[in-house]
Amino acid sequence: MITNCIMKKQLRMTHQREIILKELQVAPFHPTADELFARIKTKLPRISLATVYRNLEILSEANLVKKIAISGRQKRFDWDIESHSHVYCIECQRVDNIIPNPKVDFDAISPNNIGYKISGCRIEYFGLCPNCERLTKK
Amino acid sequence: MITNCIMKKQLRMTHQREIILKELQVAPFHPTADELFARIKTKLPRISLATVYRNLEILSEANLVKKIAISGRQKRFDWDIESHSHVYCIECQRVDNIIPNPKVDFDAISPNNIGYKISGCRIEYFGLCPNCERLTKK
DNA sequence: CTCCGTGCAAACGATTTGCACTATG
DNA sequence: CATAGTGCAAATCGTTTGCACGGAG
Repeated sequence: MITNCIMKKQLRMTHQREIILKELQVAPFHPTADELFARIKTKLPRISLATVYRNLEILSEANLVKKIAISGRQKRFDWDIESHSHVYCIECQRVDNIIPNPKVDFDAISPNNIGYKISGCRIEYFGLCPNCERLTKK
Repeated sequence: MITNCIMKKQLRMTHQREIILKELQVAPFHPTADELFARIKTKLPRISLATVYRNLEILSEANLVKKIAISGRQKRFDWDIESHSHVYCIECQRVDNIIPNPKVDFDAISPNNIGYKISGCRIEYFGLCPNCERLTKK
């Protein structure tokens, strides 16, 4: 982690990497690595899932995409690296953005942060997405 | 998930379950299942990791403990089921509470929740815990 | 005496890694 | 032409499950 910052490797723009970036931008609901893989495979049939994982990791380290740690077993990825919050469907696991980012009073927290040097904050809403709400009503 | 609610099983207070609950209360930093397992094993050497996992799951369904979905690969557990927020150390992964729970303006969000029926919200701060900050300074 | 809970080992799903090969800069 | 990136398969990590036995109510 620290060594990564010190001796940074040279990044190359491979065909695979380019497609991964592009596909992440058009994919809905902040895809997981394997959802993205499935989409990409239709365009690049010989790509491997490991390549998708490796690139998402590398790209998020290079700050070109954002890894979002949200409820549910799989990690999800976001091409929008600006700060914003997410809504998570507890039924189908899809993830959407919530705009604007609600205001949180950081100052009100600092006296209680028990010595942590806080570098950021993540807000996650959860509930039922429109689709799943409709289904549960039936 | 739904069936669980309809036909609820009768819970029994076994020795293992009791120790798991007790140990969760005294364990620092919101332990993962295997951290808890390691602690419990010193008192109950024949306990199995599966039992710890099973009980944490059952107890969180019964609302006696809380499963916390936070950054990092492993789930963490909290004996305090009241609503509060967490700070997560990006270096050593330990998790602490932040009190009080910062106020978030829910109403400001509702017009932008794109049709979700929001049932809750989770706030996660991240940064360096006192220990790790000290180490990185050296 | 019923049936919930246990320990064990094996299965599982998500992710990572070692390797020999490919292709970018 | 050096070396970052690839595809493949195997390994790993966290978690769950099937099964036969044990123990709480």
